Amino acid sequence: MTNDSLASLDPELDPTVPSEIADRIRRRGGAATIYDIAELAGVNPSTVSRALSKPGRVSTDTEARVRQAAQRLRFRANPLARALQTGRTHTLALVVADITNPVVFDIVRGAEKAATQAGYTLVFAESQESGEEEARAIERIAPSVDGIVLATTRLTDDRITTIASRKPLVLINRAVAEIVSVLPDVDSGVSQLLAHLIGLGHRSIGYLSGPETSWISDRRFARMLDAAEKAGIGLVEIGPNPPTIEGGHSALRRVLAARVSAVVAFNDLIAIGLMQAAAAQGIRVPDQLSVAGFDDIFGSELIVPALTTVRAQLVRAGELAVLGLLAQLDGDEPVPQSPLLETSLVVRGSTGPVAS
Amino acid sequence: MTNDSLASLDPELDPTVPSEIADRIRRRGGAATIYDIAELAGVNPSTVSRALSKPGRVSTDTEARVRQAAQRLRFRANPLARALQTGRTHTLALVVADITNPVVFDIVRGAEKAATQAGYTLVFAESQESGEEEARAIERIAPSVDGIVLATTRLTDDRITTIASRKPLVLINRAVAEIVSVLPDVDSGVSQLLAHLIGLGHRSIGYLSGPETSWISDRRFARMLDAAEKAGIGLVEIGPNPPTIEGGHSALRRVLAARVSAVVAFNDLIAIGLMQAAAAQGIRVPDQLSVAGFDDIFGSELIVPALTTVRAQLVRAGELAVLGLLAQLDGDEPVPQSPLLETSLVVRGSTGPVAS
DNA sequence: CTGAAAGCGCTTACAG
DNA sequence: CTGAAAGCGCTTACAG
Repeated sequence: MTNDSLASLDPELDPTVPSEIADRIRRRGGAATIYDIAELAGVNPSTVSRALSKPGRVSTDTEARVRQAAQRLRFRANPLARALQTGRTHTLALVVADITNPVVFDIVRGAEKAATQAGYTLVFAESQESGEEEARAIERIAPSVDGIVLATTRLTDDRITTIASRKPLVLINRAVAEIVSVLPDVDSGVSQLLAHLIGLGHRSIGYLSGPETSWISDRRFARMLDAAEKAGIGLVEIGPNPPTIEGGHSALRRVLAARVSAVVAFNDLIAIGLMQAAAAQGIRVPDQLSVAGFDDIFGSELIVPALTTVRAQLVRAGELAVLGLLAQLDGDEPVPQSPLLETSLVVRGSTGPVAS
Repeated sequence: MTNDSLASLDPELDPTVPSEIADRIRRRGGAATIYDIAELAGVNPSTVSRALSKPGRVSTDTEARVRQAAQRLRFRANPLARALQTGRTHTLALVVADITNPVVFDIVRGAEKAATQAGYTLVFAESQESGEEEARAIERIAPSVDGIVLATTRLTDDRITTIASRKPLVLINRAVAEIVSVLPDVDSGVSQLLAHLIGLGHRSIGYLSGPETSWISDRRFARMLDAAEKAGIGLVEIGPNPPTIEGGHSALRRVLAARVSAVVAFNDLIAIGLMQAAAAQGIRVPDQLSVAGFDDIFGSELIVPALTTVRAQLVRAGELAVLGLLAQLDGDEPVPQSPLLETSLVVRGSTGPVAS
């Protein structure tokens, strides 16, 4: 297998191939077709096609001859021709809002791994946090993929439903009726986080929300509201904020004005930005202000103090999304809705006892 | 334009379309073909093709009728059919060693932007730092792309040359004879870095090299050697090391044994790992050991002390690589070799005066 | 089990 | 300027 894949990077053809066939292949730019194989093996092209892609639908003898000929010609089936005929491209699209968002990396990684493992290729598009861009990207990519994962979509429910009516679709961190999605169990992490803060004596907490179009930001706030009500403590939403370090920078004034002793940010980037802005003003974290985030991105344990955060299983989310797509594509049995992915609190130095 | 792209997410057809055509389209799964348009506009399919893709090769009147019909049917040309015929997929591949390496993000971002702007789609593959995996990924993807960017390749020169003989290819951070590549001007940044360290009194410096197969790691060391010889100071290579935080962790013992007062790591990840390991052992940076890296990744200014590093123009590198590919594809005039991208020193807290 | 034919949805010489 | 035909490289009923 390894040998095979290496060999085929080699441009030289087997010298025993009849020069008539070899010339024709060379003229075409080096790629052999099933017709070349058919000629070399003395069978019909349709037989070549069957031998190569329908194991067992052809006599073992014929199959062996065809395979050998294919190998001598370093044949690789043209995926475009196959796709045109079958309607299957063996390509999946992953659409994200912002490639530079660390949350996205892990999702990409998980998705890429699952796709490759299944013999699928991953196509990539970025929407730059814009619903319009996202619609355009999907429009452009949809015809050449078998399915789509929307990882951090900014589209409306309606648009999403429409897309799903035409292509297999899986959402990450977003729920829309009737559509398969991979979701975190927000509740587990949020409960732990609130219990942690309350245990430290905090009675008034701010939530720095994410973009208005972020479904998951709303979920996080909703769960916090539940927990805050139950515990009888104060909670105030401050936002919306861009889900970036800059978003955190510009939130500081409103945080201070809100007179909260602890802040939970929609994501780690906002939390990190807030901590930087606080440090620049000489505000000590956690002594004067406790800060926590979501996601546990690279960087959260590098900053000082290290960031307390709710970790989600992002690589796993990327994997499950792709598996959900593949299930829809194979699609005999109904596609199981993915289980909620546990989230968990990671306590570090950015949260501490409320100042007395 | 915007309106157009949004509208086509809408599944409903223009109700004035003859039901015969509408039914046929619906049966086929919603996608109209040039035959549907031809029928609706009363022309030959070949005329539809020309009107839509060869502006000016058709009378303005016909073109208008065809375009209108296409719009009524929400026509999108099937990219697979077009690609099969023309040999052009309008897709480019980006192959990277490790998606979780922050250096890669910026390259991806630049490449994606340039590709999208030119109407190309970016396909993505990861080699997991393995030459075998990389060869396999290229093998799998090559037939369906117009060109390939190798961003952090682990292949040998021979293999690269072979691939280039079959597909337009651009390298990032790697030079191979006759092949277009986007390279940093290592010298500018390294000179600044060495001058900086020497100015701080360091006379004995360690270089934590990257993977053996990393061309750019060798370049960096070579330039440091030049500068060290000229300045008459000591320089010792310590490595190879995996280009990761863990790589930095496990390098500490050898760094201490080498008795150097300053260490330059192949990349920021190794540098950060080294700093973490040093901190864990109570070694103070920069008082007891100065540390510097390359790349200026996200995280380098978050760690304490913040990391002194040589910054490269990675987004730009991704862009230029794609532009280089497009130039080869349009290819009348010879493809200009990209200019070297300036690198520059970013001084932060991790480097300081040598302990006296 | 295998061959001959048609077709996937485009593009592009070739005529007229 | 436009039509009719062939072809890109596969797959897949349909016969035999």
